[in-house]
Amino acid sequence: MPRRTKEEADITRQTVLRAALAVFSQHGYSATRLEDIAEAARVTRGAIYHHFGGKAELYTDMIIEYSQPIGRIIQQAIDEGGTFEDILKRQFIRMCAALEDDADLRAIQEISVMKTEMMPDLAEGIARKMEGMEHQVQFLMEGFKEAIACGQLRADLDAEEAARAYFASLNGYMLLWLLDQSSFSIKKSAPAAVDMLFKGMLPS
Amino acid sequence: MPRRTKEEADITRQTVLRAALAVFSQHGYSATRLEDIAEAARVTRGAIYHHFGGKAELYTDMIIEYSQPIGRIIQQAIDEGGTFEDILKRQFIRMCAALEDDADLRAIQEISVMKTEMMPDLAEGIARKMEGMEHQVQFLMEGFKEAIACGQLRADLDAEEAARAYFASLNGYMLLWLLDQSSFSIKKSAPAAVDMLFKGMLPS
DNA sequence: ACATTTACATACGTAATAGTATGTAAAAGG
DNA sequence: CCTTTTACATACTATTACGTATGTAAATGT
Repeated sequence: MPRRTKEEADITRQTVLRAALAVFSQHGYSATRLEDIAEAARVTRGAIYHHFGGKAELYTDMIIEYSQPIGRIIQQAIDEGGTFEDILKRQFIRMCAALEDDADLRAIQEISVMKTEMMPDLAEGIARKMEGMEHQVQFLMEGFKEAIACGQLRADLDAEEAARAYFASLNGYMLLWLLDQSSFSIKKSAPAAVDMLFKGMLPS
Repeated sequence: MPRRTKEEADITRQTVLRAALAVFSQHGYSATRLEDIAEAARVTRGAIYHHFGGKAELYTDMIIEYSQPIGRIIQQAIDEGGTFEDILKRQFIRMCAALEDDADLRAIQEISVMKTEMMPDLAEGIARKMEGMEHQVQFLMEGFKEAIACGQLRADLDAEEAARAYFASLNGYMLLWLLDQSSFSIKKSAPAAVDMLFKGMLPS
């Protein structure tokens, strides 16, 4: 086989990343061998070691690559404006819908929630996710503080508690669905779920 | 070393189980070697293979052993009676408190949520947990149905949705805390959290 | 008491897999 | 056009850790 051009090389890199997504999501991090991924990507382990430092680095790069859509969904929901409640409802509903519609996003979530242990090797990849989470919680806290001050939400609400409650609900909800995806349609149920959450937060 | 009596053997079994809890919770399932556990338990791998079938079986037995307190908390909250709301609030608060107070329970949750991948080996242990979950969701759905019918909760509430919302909130909340245990005290926050959840479910 | 089983420890074999070193042919660069 | 570097493939090495086989001394059964 001839040597590939720079553009072709980038394609194989993407191919490996995609193969990693597929195989990691199927077998979990520890149980997948680099050769499984190589096979799925139609390359050899040599190619993987050329493009990535090793198993852990490949994992981290994959997480970064395929986690981007999440940030975009979150951001777009903000950009579309409206009240804080509107934004959070959009984020909730869009995240749930994307989880059911977008196989890549589903795979990434399955991998990071159910298919990888927190071990030293993956420290960096995990740290990334944690950062994203903390950032999100921070955003929530500030938003809640304002919304409460503006009278958009119940005056006796604690912003910190509310932020955690929202975050916990969303993540718990997604996790519940991921564990048994046939038990219900998260895409259809999401609007009712957020709605229920907010009815307790709104001023009576 | 002399051979141990039957009672002593049971003690070593317990010792191994406890060591497994400690080591698994620290390094995760895949990354811990049987020898690490043996070392922590002050025995050899021989002892482990004598008492358990192997790594996966030890894991399963450990999960079963240390998951029992969870069931007891859930059940006791039921036995103490009161309205359905009372029961759920107690369950929520007690689970959160136990998570912070009881190192064993915390370790088991950390292991099953963050420190083990779903892989074929652990199918049985995971299936156990899933069964417990489904049982819990079933209980919730029936309870919500009754409570809604009795007028204890908002009439326009969907029992299935409500059950999922409660379950998702509790699990999401515990997960959030487990990920960063220093960020807040789940034991102190839990009452406010359930309260917030229910204010949206109560009839206005 | 003697035979048998139990509760482990020790020692061994072995399969798997990660990382690395080397090979190679073709692009990139001048 | 010639050199260098890139983009992989191939081959090798080394370790890790699981399972198992074997050993043994004392407890348990009769």
